[in-house]
Amino acid sequence: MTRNVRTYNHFCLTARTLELVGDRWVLLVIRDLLTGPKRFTDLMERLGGITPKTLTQRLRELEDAGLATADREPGRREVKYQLTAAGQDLGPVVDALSWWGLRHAWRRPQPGEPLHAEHLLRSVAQAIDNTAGDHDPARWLFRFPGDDYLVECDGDRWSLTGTDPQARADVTVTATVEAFARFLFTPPGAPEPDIDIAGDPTAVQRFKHLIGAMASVVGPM
Amino acid sequence: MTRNVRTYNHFCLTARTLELVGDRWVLLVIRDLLTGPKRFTDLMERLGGITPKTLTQRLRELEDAGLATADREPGRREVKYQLTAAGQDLGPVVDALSWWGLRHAWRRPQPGEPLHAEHLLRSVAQAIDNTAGDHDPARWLFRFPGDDYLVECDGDRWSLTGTDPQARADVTVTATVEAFARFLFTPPGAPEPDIDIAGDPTAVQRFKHLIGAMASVVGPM
DNA sequence: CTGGATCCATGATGATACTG
DNA sequence: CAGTATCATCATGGATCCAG
Repeated sequence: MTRNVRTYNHFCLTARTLELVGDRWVLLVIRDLLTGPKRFTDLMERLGGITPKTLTQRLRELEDAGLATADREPGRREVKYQLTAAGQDLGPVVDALSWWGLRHAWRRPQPGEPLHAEHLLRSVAQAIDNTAGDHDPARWLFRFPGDDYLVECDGDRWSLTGTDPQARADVTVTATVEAFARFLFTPPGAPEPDIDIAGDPTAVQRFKHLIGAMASVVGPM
Repeated sequence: MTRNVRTYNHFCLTARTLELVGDRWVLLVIRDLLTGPKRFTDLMERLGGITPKTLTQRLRELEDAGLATADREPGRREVKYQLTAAGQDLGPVVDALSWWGLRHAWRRPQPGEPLHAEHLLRSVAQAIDNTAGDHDPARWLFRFPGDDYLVECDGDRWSLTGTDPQARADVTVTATVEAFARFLFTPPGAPEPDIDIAGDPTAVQRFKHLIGAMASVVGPM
């Protein structure tokens, strides 16, 4: 395997970091590992379009750089990749890119653009975190076919986390990914088909209000 | 010219942003434009290693994306490139990369690694901003052969800015880039050759203290 | 089935030289 | 000064195949 070792040779922290995470796909692999350990095929699915060759190469580079580790337990087929502490520290980089995108590069889903729950919810958490003044604690559980996610506010920041089975949520949303995407762009008061929003009425109202505020900020999606 | 149009096709703000600024060299061009307008050859010099062909292509892409503009005045050979407001909003992305690099990817200058004043001072500003508790206002003017820079704290954040001719600095440092780099790693109290540090004694002492604190945090450079 | 590896095509980047 | 032109190389994509 030809390992990528291109450098910039600048005495500069930004350049040095980009030598490690600047290659195509790398920050997207990290984005998807930020919500918890994933298997090779989990990553393939989320990173729609990456080839197995490139994903393998990127994962080996992340291991070499000390940003991720591979859990290969004997007797188990699955290989679980997860971020090291240094890898998790790249969260602010991913968030900074996302926040810029929300302000300057947002656009409607393109025709044929696959929709992944994790990416959609990350955008939602990002938008609420940066545009709403409301940072009171909250726990929203999303139950999509196949996997669950938690969007929560710890009193300071809104973020997307993997599911904690112990979690008790204020609001539980059950829907398909497509139905939830449609809901995001449903005007307030309109009927909300194919989506179930359960929880304390006050919490549900707050949920709808924050989603509505987000949609209005983001503009003409 | 073959224009780069590779996309990720994810419905994701991070991926969308990386489609615009994720290509090799792009964020480094932005890094160097963040301190003010630059000419083609200014950028060539700072981006040591980039080829003119690639730089031309990147600048055209930045123009197409609305991140930079080219000032071509008739009768003048010089072309000045500068960031748009959207381009300047990428500052936090560059800073996030830099801050991660300070914690996880720092290393001594490699043999033969060119040293540029702007990159060196950006690292200094980054390190002080993130590691020192001192965020009182300050203005440090650096006079290097060829160009001047201002490292300042506005009461909240330390940053590197282009030179404002009106600026009245607390501390004025006159040296070569190499002498200043040596000074950074000089133990406190040791002689400081080939560097002139002028200003109010209190301000100079604060300057030396913050530089010393930075060097100790950054570790075994 | 998961987690890759292999082969080939193409396009992006690099090196060097040259020009309006 | 601000790029082009040409050629070489390397990274990535697409498709297919394979071993546990």
